[in-house]
Amino acid sequence: VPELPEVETVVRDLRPLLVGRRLAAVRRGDKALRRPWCADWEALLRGRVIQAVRRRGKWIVLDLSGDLHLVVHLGMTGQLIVTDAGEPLGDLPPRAFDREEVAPGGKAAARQLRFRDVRRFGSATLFEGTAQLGEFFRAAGLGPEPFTLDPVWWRRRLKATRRCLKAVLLDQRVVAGVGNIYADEALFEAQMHPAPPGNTLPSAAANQLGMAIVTVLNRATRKRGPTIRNYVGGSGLRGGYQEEFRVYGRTGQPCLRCGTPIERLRLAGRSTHYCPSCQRSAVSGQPKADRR
DNA sequence: ACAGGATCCTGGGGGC
DNA sequence: TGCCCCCAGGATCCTG
Repeated sequence: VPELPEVETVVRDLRPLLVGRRLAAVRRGDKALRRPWCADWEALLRGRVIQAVRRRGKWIVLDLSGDLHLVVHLGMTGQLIVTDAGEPLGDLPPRAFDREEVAPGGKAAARQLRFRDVRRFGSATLFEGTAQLGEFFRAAGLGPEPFTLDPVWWRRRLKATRRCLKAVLLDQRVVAGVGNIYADEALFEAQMHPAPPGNTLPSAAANQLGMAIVTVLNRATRKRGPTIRNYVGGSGLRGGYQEEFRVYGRTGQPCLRCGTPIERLRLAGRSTHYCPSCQRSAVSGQPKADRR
């Protein structure tokens, strides 16, 4: 479930492997993407130099020579992996999939960049020109990065909606990069119940929630790095993965703060995990004692 | 306009 | 052991 921290880690790992490399060859996998790249992407990609690898929300952007931009969304199960050239897909954990494949890396590197997406929720799109790229994000209404979230904007967006806090956090137009996991984690961090409407949140609490988002994302990005590195290398996203979460996926288990069993409910069509004791209302209780 | 729901897709987990 | 059912999720489209 790649959200901002996972995507950021993938980007950081890919950057030194890809920047400056030329796409010597491009190959497509057997199964088509649900959302196609573009008509003649193979011809367009071939020979391009990867100039930058960056992230915008949950989107990965590969800036290529000639003002070409490859935008990848990992969806749920998407992976961008660099492997040795010629390594059969079947050898790659966690399992063999012959999905889409774009193979850059020049002969010297003898490496390949592969995009695999088991459940095909991901996408890869090619944009010609910065303007076209910008238009894509603008049309999607993609909101600001959490780290540069303007408090005034944030409070205003909360004030303007009757949707529950969980739904607001998931809305990429309000803030980009938060998914189901970190929405729950941020609400726990802020000690707020996920159900109250945004417009019931006092300004001070709104600020608190905004900071909680950043705290949670930063913590995850720091801690997940080593785990994800293995993941990128192709050894799977398991082990130590679950332990990072305070509430997500911990239904029935004791709250790490107070011991009350974590509960689960359904909000905005998503399963939502929270501590019924620590997260009673939108107005958080006492500031959480800083643990380390 | 806004909010909520359905949709896509397929491996994995739970239940029997 | 095996099979079936349903669940998980991000973005997008549809409905009320």
